[in-house]
Amino acid sequence: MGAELREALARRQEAERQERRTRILDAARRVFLAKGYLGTSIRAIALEAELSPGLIYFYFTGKDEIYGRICEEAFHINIDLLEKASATQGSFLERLNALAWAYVDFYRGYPEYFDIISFKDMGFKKVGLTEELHGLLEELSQQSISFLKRAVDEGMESGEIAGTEDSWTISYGLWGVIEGALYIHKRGYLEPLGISLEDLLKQQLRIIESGLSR
Amino acid sequence: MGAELREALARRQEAERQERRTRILDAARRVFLAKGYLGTSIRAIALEAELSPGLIYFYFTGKDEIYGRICEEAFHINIDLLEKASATQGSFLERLNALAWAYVDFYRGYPEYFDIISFKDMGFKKVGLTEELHGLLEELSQQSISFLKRAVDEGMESGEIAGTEDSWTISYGLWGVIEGALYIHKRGYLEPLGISLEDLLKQQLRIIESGLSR
Amino acid sequence: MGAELREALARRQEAERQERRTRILDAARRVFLAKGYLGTSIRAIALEAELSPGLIYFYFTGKDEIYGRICEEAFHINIDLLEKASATQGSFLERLNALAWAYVDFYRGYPEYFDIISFKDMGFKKVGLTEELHGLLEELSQQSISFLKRAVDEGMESGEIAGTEDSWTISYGLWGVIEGALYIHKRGYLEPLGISLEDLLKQQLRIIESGLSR
Amino acid sequence: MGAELREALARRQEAERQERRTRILDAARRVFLAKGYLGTSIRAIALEAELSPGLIYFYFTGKDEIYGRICEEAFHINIDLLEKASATQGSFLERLNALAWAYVDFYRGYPEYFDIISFKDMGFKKVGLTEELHGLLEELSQQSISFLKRAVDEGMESGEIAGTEDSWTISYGLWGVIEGALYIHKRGYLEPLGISLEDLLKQQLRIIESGLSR
DNA sequence: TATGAATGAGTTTTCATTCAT
DNA sequence: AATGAATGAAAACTCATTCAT
Repeated sequence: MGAELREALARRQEAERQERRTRILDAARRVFLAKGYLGTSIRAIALEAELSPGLIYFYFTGKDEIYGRICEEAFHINIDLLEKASATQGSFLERLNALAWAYVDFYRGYPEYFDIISFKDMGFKKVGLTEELHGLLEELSQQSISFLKRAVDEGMESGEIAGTEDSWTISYGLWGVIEGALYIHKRGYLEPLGISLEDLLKQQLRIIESGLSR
Repeated sequence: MGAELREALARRQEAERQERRTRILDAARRVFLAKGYLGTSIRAIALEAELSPGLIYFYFTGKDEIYGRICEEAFHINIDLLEKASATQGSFLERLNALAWAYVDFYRGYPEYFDIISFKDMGFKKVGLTEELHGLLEELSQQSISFLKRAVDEGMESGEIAGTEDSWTISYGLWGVIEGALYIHKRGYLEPLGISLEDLLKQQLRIIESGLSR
Repeated sequence: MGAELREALARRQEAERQERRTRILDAARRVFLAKGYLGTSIRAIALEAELSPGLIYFYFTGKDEIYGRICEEAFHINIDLLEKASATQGSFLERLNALAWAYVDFYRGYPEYFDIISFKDMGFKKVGLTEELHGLLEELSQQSISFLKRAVDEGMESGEIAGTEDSWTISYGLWGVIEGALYIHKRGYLEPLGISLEDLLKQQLRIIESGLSR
Repeated sequence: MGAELREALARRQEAERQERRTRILDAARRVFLAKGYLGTSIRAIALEAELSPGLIYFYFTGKDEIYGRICEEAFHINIDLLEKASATQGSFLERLNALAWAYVDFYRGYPEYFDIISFKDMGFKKVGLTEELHGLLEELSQQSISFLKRAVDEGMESGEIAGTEDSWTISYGLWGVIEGALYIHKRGYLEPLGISLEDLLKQQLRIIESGLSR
């Protein structure tokens, strides 16, 4: 039947199109993460992907879209990791630990993606992203924190968290402690002192533990 | 007297030269902050300063020097504030508080400079800074932390800090908590929730307090 | 067959690429000759070649490469002509004549190239050539003289050249006489007097002839 | 008397004006000869002369006029030297020798001026000199040769020069030999061979001697 | 689809020249 | 007379994007 054939063909074409997009994104990710947004040229991406510069515009509207997609990827991976950690059963502190270490896994496993996410608030507008995309990333950013928020809410209900503070304040406070540790590590000051990120974060979690339970 | 006149003239000219330099630096700071290092063109700075691009080279050797001066300024202001806070007498916790709030003052009073300092560690080579400039900033960055380190060392000596951890680990941990709070605030999530930076930081310091003294 | 077609296409594209390069070099040669190295802008070359300035960087790495290629061409043509003349059999004087007239052929046939070669030694570093390029030209320059040197050496061995001078001194002396005549002609003083370059050079060769054989 | 005073004042002012012009020309000469026409900026000249760039335009119409004056200087010095040598009494060969060595003196004593004169035909139009100035330099250039021409004419009259050639041809031929030797030396090929310019030129003159007298 | 040549606007920087002081 | 700040046009070069093939 002609219709079936056409459909199969269309499917294959769509699949090939996706393959191409992926190929370009893979190349772009490598280059963007190595050279930054402004330091990356379309030609460099094309070279890395082993195809012609012109073709990239067949699959993407331009540099910005590609960069946007990569940002999305970064958030999605981050969210996936946190989501899995969020499924952990146990006390509040166990759940906090799970989330913290999941974030460390992201930081360790996808350092360039971590940079992109951190960059977000410094670099986005600078980078000329569309309002639209920026909105999406904002949303994804909110999702990241939501996992911790849920844990905190439940910890307060169960009385594990003694404080009378707002659960948002506590959530963001905890998040800040975790991110703070990662930033400190990122700057590379710990290494020459023989302190590992794990050492630092363990200490921070211990302080939080005694701080929260008083 | 001719000599006096000439001197007065020279003084005025020098003053005007400084004014111009300041005018350019002011414009440059705004643009760098809005667009990032690579995203900022000399033309844009000139436009912002309302003078011709060529003139900028009359006052500075180039983009790098301008950016360098701004970075230096940022660090020096930061260091000055911390240094003053560092002179506070009292218990370790009082000194920690003084330093934390001094950093908040910097964050609040010089938001653009704060960004530049943070940027330093995110932007890296991607941002295209000179090795030389990066080295200088690294050094100034080390100075910032040294004030807290000193307080921690003395707090450990006096027994105010109970822990057996390395004083570096503690110092960086505390710094991370403070910076983490600022980053959280910076992202703008607190505002719609009606939480102030001060609220958040007070909570963090309280947690630390009970955490450290156990 | 697709393969054949693709090959043919590739060949044509390569040919077109070469054509473009040639087109640019032709334009560049004209402009360089008219305005000198520093006086020539990429824009001017592009204008002469009737294409956009940016495109030139698609075919060449920059002004230096273009100038380098043109210099190389000049020397290679010069060397080719001298080499052919150098194959002449006969007495030393016959060989000297062959080389001298070959140089005149070069001067007449490729006046622009002659200028570039002469320029080399006048323009020097003032002209802003790369060390690398200057070295290459130096080498090629040495090759030019080597043909005459060989003839002189053989002329001294066979006793045709009576003098006891160093063969280098004689070679350079002869070369100087030939070039001197060309420079005189170049300045355009001969024309209004109704003297041709050929007249002048013939006279010079005659003087040399009687001078050498004494 | 007011008139006298005014005159004296005017004289002094004129003298001071000349002094300034000289000061600027001295500075300009140093810079032009070191860096070439296009490589020299008015600022560089002003710096060398230790006065402000703007002032230069008070004494000269622009860069071109300054360069033109320096070219004139070059020719005048050259002509002076040749003129003096031209006063030599003696045989034609003695007079030829005197002129040749005077030219060598110029080449040795004012190497940068020599460059400017040689450059003339390669570089002038390229350099954007006025028609007017170019004409003047052309004239001065003619004067240079005229000294040799006079000697040749007299040498032919007296029978010292045997040839039946046109005296212009002979004059230019001789001039070409001398200049040819200087160019060869200029290129720096002689030095590594241990041959001096004097050696080369002596050889050339000897060849001419026997060539002319046959 | 895919290529890669082509363009035009952009980048940093330099500099002759003018002009208010 | 003298200064030096200011300008505008130029330089070399880069690059996102388009387009004929």
